[in-house]
Amino acid sequence: MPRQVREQQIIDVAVRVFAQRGYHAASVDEIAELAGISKPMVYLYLDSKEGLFLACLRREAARLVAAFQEAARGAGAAPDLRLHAGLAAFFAFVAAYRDSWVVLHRQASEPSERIAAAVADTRRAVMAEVAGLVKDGIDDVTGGEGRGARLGAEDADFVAHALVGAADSLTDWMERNPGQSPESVTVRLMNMVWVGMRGVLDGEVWLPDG
Amino acid sequence: MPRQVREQQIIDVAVRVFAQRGYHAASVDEIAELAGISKPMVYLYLDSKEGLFLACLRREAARLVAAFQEAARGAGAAPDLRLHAGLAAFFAFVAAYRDSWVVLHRQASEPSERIAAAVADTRRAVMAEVAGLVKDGIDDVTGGEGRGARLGAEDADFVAHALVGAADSLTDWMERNPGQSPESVTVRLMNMVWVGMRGVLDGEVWLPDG
DNA sequence: CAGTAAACTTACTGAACGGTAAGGTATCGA
DNA sequence: TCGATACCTTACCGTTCAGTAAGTTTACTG
Repeated sequence: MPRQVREQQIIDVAVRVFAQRGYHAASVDEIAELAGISKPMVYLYLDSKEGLFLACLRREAARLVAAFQEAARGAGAAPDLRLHAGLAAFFAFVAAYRDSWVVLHRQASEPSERIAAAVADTRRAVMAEVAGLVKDGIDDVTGGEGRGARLGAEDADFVAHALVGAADSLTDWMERNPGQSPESVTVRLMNMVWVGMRGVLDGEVWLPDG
Repeated sequence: MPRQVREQQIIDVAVRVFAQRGYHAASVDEIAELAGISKPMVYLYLDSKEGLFLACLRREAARLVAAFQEAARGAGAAPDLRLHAGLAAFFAFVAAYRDSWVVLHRQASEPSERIAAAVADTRRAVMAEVAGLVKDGIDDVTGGEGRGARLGAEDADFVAHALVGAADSLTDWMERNPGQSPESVTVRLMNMVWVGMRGVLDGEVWLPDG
């Protein structure tokens, strides 16, 4: 069995086990056994437990970002449609590869500096992607004319954070409402966020004192 | 030193250590030492590592839910003001007790059935609280008259999930933008969500095909 | 003062786990 | 046929860590 194939097999299993047990509770012995291989092979190919986890992280992060970017790129020029396509791709990805998402994001207290850095990088990449689309959307709606409220890059960043967090949480909601398709969830979320943003840009502010 | 005081001291330290290291990487030895006590005391009072973690979970969950409920209750009758107050209390809580929130929510792959159940219970409680306020808000705006779109309990649940997820993620945003007060974050979030919801209730739908 | 219960310690055990040393087999080019 | 290189194994080491046994001190009470 050639090395490249074996490596992918090991990573396949590792993503599953890390997602199920978490980094610390996962044991290399178990991963090796489930991969139908002995432990030293894992160390020969992936160097260490941390290296194995980083390999999982890198592969799944690349997959997710690629899915998002391709969807957004292939959705024409309108920012709302691009954001919609990106979010739809995200939900579809999470629905299809639940373990990947868990490994990427739910790895709470990071076990090492390098892993923490890798997770932060992924998060930053996703966030920048979303914030970019939101910013385009703001500029598109504002279109130079002075609308009610001015929203800038900082606001786009704020919305992006809210959006990504909402999407993550809605992952659970999808699991508990199995009738809902990723597509319908996406449209619902767009309705909340996009309509709200458009409203704010039109000057429809909400304030605690009326 | 009486038992009740010691127990709280131990839990204080444990919340810190669990938040920093995660459940598995945290060692009872370290917690005991930081609490200025020997390990068997921890086992005498809290039974086991799992028992210790459950005690942390229960105490911090009660604090958070209480803060949310009290704020909402003390904010008058208008649903938007109650939701605003609840969210403000949440952001203030997370800002003040960061470790509590990490222990409550970021404990990714749950180490045991009982802990998973406790985390799920907390999450359900918070979600029900938020969904209730959102539902009140929908009914308040709709007010019996037939507005553009009908939103029901399922929609309130959807919005609640999105809102809680957004709030969680905005926790990070707050950390990266230290100039922002919990109060300003709350108002911004309310503007996104409430204005969007009101817009949808007024029939302003967003659809992928124009 | 005797007794007893609560608060607290040192010192240990057994198991799990990350990582490695040493070596075995098979395939392929010279 | 003779390396040599890639693939793979068994068997082990050292450490960490949850959990416990046994005993000590302090303080209160009859």
